[in-house]
This record gives sequence, C-alpha cells and structure tokens, in this order.
Amino acid sequence: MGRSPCCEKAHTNKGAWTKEEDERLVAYIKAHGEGCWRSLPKAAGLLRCGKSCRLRWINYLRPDLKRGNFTEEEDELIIKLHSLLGNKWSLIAGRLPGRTDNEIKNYWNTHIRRKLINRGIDPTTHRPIQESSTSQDSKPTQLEPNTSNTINISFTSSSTTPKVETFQESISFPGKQEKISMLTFKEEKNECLVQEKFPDLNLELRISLPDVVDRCQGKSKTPRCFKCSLGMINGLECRCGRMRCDVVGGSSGSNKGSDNIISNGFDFLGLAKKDTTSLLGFRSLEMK
DNA sequence: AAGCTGGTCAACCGCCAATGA
DNA sequence: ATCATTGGCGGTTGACCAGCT
Repeated sequence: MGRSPCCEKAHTNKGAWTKEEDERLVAYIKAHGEGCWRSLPKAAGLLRCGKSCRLRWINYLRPDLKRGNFTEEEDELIIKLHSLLGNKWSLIAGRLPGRTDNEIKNYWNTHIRRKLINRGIDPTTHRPIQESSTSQDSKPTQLEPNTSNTINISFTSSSTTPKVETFQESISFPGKQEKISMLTFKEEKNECLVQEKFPDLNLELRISLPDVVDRCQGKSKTPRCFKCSLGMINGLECRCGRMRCDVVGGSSGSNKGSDNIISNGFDFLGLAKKDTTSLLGFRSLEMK
C-alpha cells in the first residue's frame, strides 16, 4: 500500500518561491511558531505543500541562518566531521551554527569534494586515493586498530539482546605518520564514554547501558560490564558472567525499527529522541 | 551574438522512523 | 499489533548563471 501524498499536488505551486510567499510564511511562523507543517500552508494562505514550506523555512528563511561563504575553519570542520560521520548532513549541520544540512551538502558536493581530490584524498573514505582504491574489500567487524592509520569501530547486531543495528565507522588520517586513536572507550560505572581526539569538535559521545530497567540488576548487585551491555552476554568478551540480559523493547519486536532506542530517551549512541539536550542531538549541538 | 559547458544551489522526491489512534 | 499520518533526512534534479569557444 502506497503512502498518501503529503498534500494535494494538483492545487499546489512548485518551483521557486516568490517574495510574497516568503513573506506569508515568515509572518505566519512568527505569529504561530513552527510545527504542524501539513496544516500550515492552508492556514497561512499558501498554495504550497507542507514539506515545501518546512524546507523553505529551514533552509532559507530562518532568522538564525548565516548566509555567505564558508570560512576555512568551517571547511576543515566539515571535513573532520564528514570523516567521522559520513553523509550525515544534519548531524554535521548541528555542529555548524547558522548552516543548514542542505547548504553543507551542496557545499560538500561542489567545493570540498574537489578540494579533497586535489589533495589526493578520496572524499568518500578520507584515505589517500591510491590506498583507498586498494583497501575497499576490508570489512572489519570489531573494534580493532589495523596496520594503516585507521581505527575501525563496529557494533554488529547479534541474536542476543540488546539489538543494535550494525554501526561501522572508519576513520583515517591521511598524511599522519603516527597511528591516531580517534576515539577512546572508557568503561566506568554504568556507561561508556567515547571521546574523540579532535579537541575542537566536542564530539563526546556517551553510551549508556541499553537497559535502564535491567532485569539482571534485580538479580545481582554487580553492575554489568560494558561488553555485557553491548549484548556480548556470557561470551568470551563478557567479564561479569551474567546470564542473558533483556533490553526494554528489544526482544518483543514490537518497536519496529526502534529496537535500539533506549527507554531513557536516548538511543545507543546517546542521541536523544526529540530532545535537544543530548550530546549529539540534532541541531542542538553547540560549539565549544 | 549564439551556442555550449560546467558550476552552483534551491527545491523536489522517495524513503524511513516516530507517533498516535 | 496494526495502520495512517507526519516530520525529517539524504540523494537527485533542474533552473540559472558565468565563462569559454
């Protein structure tokens, strides 16, 4: 069954926005605030799709947008963030106040890609182009330093809970002679801190236990080790010797794609659901 | 002057996750 | 548990413009 269209396309304008449409949209949002994009066009007297209104506001009309050329510092920050996050433009935009994901995506595709290629760096892998072309077969499955200047991080889902979607991040530092550990894992108490080594990025991630209502905790006073909380229960990796731990919502399958969402409102990587206070919340990230 | 080419960027499209009934 | 709706994201498109032949 297909989705119903977000609006009645026969009666909506498309293409470039006129000055009058912009003014109507700005006036409406100033008076009523953002939200309920579906009903906004009608309420504001616009013959536009709600999605189109949202995009126009976010990418062009928002008063906090910074217009103009990207600075060299912004360039380098985008490159660093892209090497860490990949094409997660909204996350990258969250680190660049006044910039939108669309703007950064366009800027990446038109400027930075070429800039990296000119430097001899593959813009996709952030590795030197020659090395990149010969090492694409490797598919690391565990956190392990390899022989190149790369750290690979992977959380692979297993049959045991918690269910965590496969997360894989390769980070390389072309031109660096020494091996750089991009992230440090620090297991303490009931959480694992992942700290990056770009001090200017403030990319600290906080990985909490995937189970706030931990059934194990009811049986044992000892806290779970980090590996146990990642689902490596009773495996070689587990140091606490627990029996199977269940994750809220993880085994029922009732949560569809959100099995990796933790009940405290944070997902596995510490990103908040609809929350602007998380360490890596969308659009909530503040520069140091 | 006209046509072609490549760069830029606003806007659109399709998909997915979250949410609520 | 299921389904419809909504918001949000990343990829792609196409209009516009400048530079070149």
